[in-house]
Amino acid sequence: MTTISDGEEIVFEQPCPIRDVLDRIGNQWSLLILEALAPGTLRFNALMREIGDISKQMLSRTLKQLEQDGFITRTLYPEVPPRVEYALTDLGRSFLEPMQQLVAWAESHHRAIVEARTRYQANPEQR
Amino acid sequence: MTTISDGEEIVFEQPCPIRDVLDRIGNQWSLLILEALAPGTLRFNALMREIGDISKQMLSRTLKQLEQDGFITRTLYPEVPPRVEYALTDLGRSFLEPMQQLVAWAESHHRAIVEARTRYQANPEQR
DNA sequence: CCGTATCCACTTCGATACTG
DNA sequence: CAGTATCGAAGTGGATACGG
Repeated sequence: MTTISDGEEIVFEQPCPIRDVLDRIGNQWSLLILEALAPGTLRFNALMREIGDISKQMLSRTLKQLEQDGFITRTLYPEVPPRVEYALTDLGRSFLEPMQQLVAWAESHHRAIVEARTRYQANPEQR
Repeated sequence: MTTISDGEEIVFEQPCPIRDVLDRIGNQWSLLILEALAPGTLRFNALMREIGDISKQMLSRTLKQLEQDGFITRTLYPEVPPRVEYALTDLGRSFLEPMQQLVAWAESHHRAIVEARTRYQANPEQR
């Protein structure tokens, strides 16, 4: 498993592809960022607004990860004030499809899950 | 996630379905357990052996979550020694499909991701 | 055999203040 | 505008010992 302390050296040592990929994109922020970038390029603060309740620290960290893993590109325009644009790469776009399948599943089965939880709580039998 | 509607009343929304679902099954253990149960019913220790490097505490916790969310069933046979069998529910099985799409994506793009990381480390330009 | 309880190390995340 | 540095709070996961 990899650790991501700020800017420190990062060691890759993950034999299992599924674990490796899911460690990175399995968290809510990565998915939400990729979704936000699906329609097109966005700037840092635009992403903040789009996602809503992410701190800029988490946004910054997660963007760096996604860039590092090749899901997005970061383009700096050396203007004043600076402008930075984030966009999906081909790899990032290719990930959108399985991801949206998952999102669709989540949406259509969310009610069933909530109901299962309610049932579980209602029946504290031999637990 | 909280939203502030006009005025100052704070509304606690039902969590976003995607976040809700991903918080539960987004971790490696849940996915690995569901994969392990895909071929059929398994007992606790069989699951331990199948997954390999999970502690029984994490296995126990994650199984309980999955049961609570309706992905799996837990059947206790009151024998001596006790026997407990875990199996997928219909909901759990229905999740297998989008999940395996994701797994397939992870496997076929893992190399590209690793290469992207290598490139990133090799080019510490304006970072 | 199938767990739970307890304790502890390690991460992760958010808030805040600061920089170019 | 687009971040980074620092700090503390909260969460997560493992090891171990014990219970049914």
